[in-house]
Amino acid sequence: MDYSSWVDTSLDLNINPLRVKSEVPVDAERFGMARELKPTFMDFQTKPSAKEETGALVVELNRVSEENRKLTEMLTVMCESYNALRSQLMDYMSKNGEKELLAPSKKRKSESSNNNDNNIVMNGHSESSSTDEESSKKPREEVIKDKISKAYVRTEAGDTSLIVKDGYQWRKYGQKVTRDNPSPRAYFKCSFAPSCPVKKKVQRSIDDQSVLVATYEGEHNHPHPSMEATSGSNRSLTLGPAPCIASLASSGPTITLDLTKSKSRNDDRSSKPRADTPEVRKFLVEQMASSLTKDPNFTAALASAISGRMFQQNHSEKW
DNA sequence: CGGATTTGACCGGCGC
DNA sequence: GCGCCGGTCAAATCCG
Repeated sequence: MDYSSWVDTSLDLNINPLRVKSEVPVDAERFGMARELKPTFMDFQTKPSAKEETGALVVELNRVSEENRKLTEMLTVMCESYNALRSQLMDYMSKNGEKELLAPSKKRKSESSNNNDNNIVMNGHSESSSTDEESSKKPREEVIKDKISKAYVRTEAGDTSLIVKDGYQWRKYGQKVTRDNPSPRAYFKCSFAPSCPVKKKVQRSIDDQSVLVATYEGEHNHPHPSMEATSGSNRSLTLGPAPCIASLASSGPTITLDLTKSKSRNDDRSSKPRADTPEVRKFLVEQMASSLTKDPNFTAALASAISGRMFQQNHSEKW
């Protein structure tokens, strides 16, 4: 499956302007208002350029709104693709689940059988199943019950830590050197344990030492920590959309999409609610984004998809 | 001082 | 039964 079609990592984001937005002094310079704001306090007292300042702010506001619109559209496309893929996965898993139940297995560890299903979606590395060293001792029923997924995370060259930043908090409870891979394997439990049963194993790829392979077992029964802060109050319905934070691999940047509405747009919405308006579209996108962010698998899926793509890219550069 | 991490010991499943 | 191996425990240690 071609993930590049639904996760476009080459987002044409104008990130810097958004970042400096909150820094007032820099902001002033960027808007070309330094001349007006920086001068002596005499100027400051007389407020000579209030109109210019307003104009610059409006221009900036428009620019940010335009970026917002672009991001919204990208998010919409992504959400649609995600939902489509998700339904496909469900179909596939339901079909394969039956097959797996019927097919007797003498494998020491049956984890891999369930793995393959998830591998396809979670990371797009179908070859990962061939390198899957796991051999389960668990009874089959338990394995089927557990949701197992894998994520590939590229780390920096000198980074020797086995830390995969997926947004959740983990507590390390063990480390082992396994037979088939000289790199140690780290064992993590969700810090919400024992209430949250999720476990994670992290080990460097035997093929590429700079790639961490994170194996997740189980599902979180609590909201994503990074979403918790915003999901508590339904701000998205009242004050504006909640920020959509995609925490990527440790090696990658943390992209924060702050879909904050401008005041003018809010005013517009209150005055003219119309079907097919940008506001309505935005609301729909917010709802989709909200449902996505409530899905604990989405962040992991997104991270693995992107890291998988980075992985592929790197390999194609190498060879 | 309390929580997180480290690391050697221990446990249980599997193959021979 | 024994050894191997992956996974987990828990005391020691680290760190903010």
